[in-house]
Amino acid sequence: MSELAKTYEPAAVEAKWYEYWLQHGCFTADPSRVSAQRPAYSIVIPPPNVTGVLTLGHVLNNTIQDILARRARMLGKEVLWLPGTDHAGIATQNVVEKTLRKEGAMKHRDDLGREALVAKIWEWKEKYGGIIIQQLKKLGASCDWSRERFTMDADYSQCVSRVFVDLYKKGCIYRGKRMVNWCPASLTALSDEEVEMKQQSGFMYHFKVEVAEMPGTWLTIATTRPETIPGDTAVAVNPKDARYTHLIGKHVRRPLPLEATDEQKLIPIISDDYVDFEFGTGVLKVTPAHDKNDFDIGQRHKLPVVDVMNPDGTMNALAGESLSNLDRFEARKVAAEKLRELEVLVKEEPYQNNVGFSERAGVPIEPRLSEQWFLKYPSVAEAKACVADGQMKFFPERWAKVYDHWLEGIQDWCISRQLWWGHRVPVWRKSDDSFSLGSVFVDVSDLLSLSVRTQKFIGTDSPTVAVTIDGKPVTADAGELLKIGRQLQDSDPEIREIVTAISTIDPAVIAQLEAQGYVQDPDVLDTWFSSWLWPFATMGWPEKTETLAKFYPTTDLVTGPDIIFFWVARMIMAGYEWMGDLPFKNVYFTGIIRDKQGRKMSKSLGNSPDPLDIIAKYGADALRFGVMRSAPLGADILFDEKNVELGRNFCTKLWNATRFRQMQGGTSEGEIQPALLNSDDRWILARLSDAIGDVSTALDEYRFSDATATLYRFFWNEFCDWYLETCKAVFNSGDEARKANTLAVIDFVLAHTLRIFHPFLPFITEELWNSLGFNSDLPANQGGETIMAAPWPKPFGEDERAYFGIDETSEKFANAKYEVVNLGRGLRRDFNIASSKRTRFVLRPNGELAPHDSEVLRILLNAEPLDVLADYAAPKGTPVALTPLGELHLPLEGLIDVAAERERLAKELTKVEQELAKVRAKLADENFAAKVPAKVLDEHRQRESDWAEKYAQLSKMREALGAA
RNA sequence: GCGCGAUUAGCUCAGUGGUAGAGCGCUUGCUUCACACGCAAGAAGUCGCAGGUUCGAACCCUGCAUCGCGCACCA
Repeated sequence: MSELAKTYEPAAVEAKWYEYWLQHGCFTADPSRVSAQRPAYSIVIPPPNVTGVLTLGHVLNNTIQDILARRARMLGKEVLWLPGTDHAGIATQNVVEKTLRKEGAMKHRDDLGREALVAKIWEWKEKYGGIIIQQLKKLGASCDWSRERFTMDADYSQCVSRVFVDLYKKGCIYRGKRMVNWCPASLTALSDEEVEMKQQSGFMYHFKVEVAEMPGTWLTIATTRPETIPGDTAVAVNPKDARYTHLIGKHVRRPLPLEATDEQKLIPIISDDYVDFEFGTGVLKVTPAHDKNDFDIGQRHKLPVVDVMNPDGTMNALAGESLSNLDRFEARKVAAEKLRELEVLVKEEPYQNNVGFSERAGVPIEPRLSEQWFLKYPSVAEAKACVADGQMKFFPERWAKVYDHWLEGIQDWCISRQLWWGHRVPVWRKSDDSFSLGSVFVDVSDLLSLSVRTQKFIGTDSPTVAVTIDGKPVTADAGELLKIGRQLQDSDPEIREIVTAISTIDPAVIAQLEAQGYVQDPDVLDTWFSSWLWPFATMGWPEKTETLAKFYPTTDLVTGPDIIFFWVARMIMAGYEWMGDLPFKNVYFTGIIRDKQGRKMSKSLGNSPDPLDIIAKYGADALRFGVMRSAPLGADILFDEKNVELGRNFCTKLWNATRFRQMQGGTSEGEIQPALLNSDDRWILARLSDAIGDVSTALDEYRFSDATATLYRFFWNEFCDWYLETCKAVFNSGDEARKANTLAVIDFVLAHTLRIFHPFLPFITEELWNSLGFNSDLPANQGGETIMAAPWPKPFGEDERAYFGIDETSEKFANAKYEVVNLGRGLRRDFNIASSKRTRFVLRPNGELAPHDSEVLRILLNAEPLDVLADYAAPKGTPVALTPLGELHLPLEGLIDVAAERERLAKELTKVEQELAKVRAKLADENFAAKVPAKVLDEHRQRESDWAEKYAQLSKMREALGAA
């Protein structure tokens, strides 16, 4: 074994071993090795954004995955931890556009154009996209890097097109003009999941309008958005609202835009059940173009839709001269101002309401009528059932309810995005077809060689569309139309040919299409529309690869609950839809990392430390341990650097304990001679066995903080604080045989400890495993080359316990010994004798005491000497403690203070009295004796007799001291 | 509004019916020959409140309060 340096230097050790693991292919998964004896274990990484840099959230998430993967390897499984990154459409395009604007390379994306911008983003991705991967390596992540995937890899993109077309054929995908969540900053539609409701402080404006048919009659309307008044096409009241029934069917004049003619200002008063007459004035302005509910009302009453806004959230010409070109928030103020000038503004009061924000861009979304691709989710029933019936398990379990609730109310998914970075919708259509949002078409022509086109604006007509199919005019509703399309597709092989070609993105087919005047849909697909294929698209699907055969379904998924809908639920559906099976068996939801005040980590708060800085300062193992220690199942994690410090200290302790072992010399991992084991040896072996069992169980149940707590307690408190200290008695004894045996026990414990520590602390354990020479006699597949391959230990069985002589009596005796030490140290404290001062103790033993045991007592008490005297007569007033092994006296020559000792005894007596009273009260209750289980009753009786005995002894001692 | 979670020592949290625990912080004493990133000892809690079940409740039940999260949402 090589000599250890005085302090642990993580940086060099971590770099060395990571390189070693990589070079020796320790992370590589080989499906051909999978067998009944060597089962597969797999995890796919939640792919971080390709623009991302490592955050503490990643540290938490990936440390957990690494722990699971490393332990699975030690359990003899063939492990695949598949890494990769996500193209993260909006986020990445934003980041690169921002950079380009800063560099002056462009002002607006249109300056570059689609192709050039996408090329720039690819360039940027090649240059910076690997950062987070390199950072994960610093953390020690044992991913199979040879299988790294990117969601826009060519073959991955093929998968995306394939499923799009497949879903289209199945009738799950349709194009339609709907109210969507529009982000005026990113200029794209968003899914419902990407909208975050936030409470906002604004104003409620009350303005009045005059009923045209009844001059002098005014209605007051409450609104938070006066800037949309030019888009109002009705006012609505509840049909049961007696205040207004007589006005239904009459008209009012909306005040804006100012320049509109009286005729143009006229809008009807309609009645609709939606209106809540208890809210506001009971009169609702209806703006079908800018509110989802208003749109629905508009549909019911066939109201015109007047869109008064531009896509970027500024007002357009229809909003009138005074508002046109203003930003919507500016326009709100101006509109209110105009109402005031017109003297129709009744009041304006502060108001709190909930507004949907674009999760990415952080601006309020705008409900907007636009044409998008939608997906009716597939395999919903299967996705629901697998969690409900326990085939798939969630940890913590409560997320199952959240998941179920979401599936229950599931809405179609808006999957198209008006962006350039992403998977382009694999649909082509004739270039003479307009993409303009003003004309609706449910156009399957491009896919099915049909021409389908609506004649009218959807807002002013029924959902039926007039189309031509093969030159013949047909009128049908959109759903019906899709059905007809599918039937045609089924009957015409040529049509299917084109569809298939598109789904595999064959450049030749695309060129052919384009030559014929076909143009590809300009939209890209929601990033999650590719992420949801991650568990199998990364494994070679749609080919029937060996990887898929062996590693799908994956074993565990580790992710944050914030993406349970975005990602987890959708992956489950995709798994069933295309693999016919669930994508993972267990889902572990981590908590969210917060700062120590409980605030979310954010750049603007500056409370988000860089994990790389922390690793540089404390080491990766320290960071891992610190984070794991504070990560209870299902709770948020308040990150405090103190925890990392604790991890660092723990590594140092491990290092130094090992150094202590090494300084004793001797053979590495000698044979343990059971006959030579003393009570401390047996005790630590028993504690080790328990620790192995506890850590194993904790990991089986994903209780990582419990596992680390067990490791910490076992190693620091039990092994270092007690056991290693007792070993000093043996090392001082000069008995070489016993010394060798003790070293063998230490090595045994260390060799097992390093293994159960390894998933948490991969680097330092590898370093110590090798420098202590624990690898030397082992075959490679059992840890001969790396601790990664060492088998995960098991708690002792009955035969091992018998072999080592571990039983209740031996453990009880060792515990009694440590109790003597505790009590003796207490006496020191009570009489102000420094722990470093050697002082005489006398034990009047109540039984046999082996020389080893008295020597252990002597060393742990720092006694000089420790006299074991059966007939010791202590001078009056000598402090004494009643211990399980007899009276322990602290003779204080010349310093005896009878009064002080009397007082101390009195204090202790009071305590004992209280305890005795408590337990006696219980026993005296006749109900207690009658109803309690025998075991509990015995316990209480035992407790009573223990306290009673102590009480008697203490009283006797106090009497001996005489009255005060 | 509906749902979920939390409430235990100054702080962060364990503790599934039978003697209240850990780490950090704090106090005191120690450069004891592995470790001051250390050793030893100590102080510190009517377990959010009110009822109930039970021989017995931090733990089970009911209600309430406070905090956090998710979903829905009325201008």
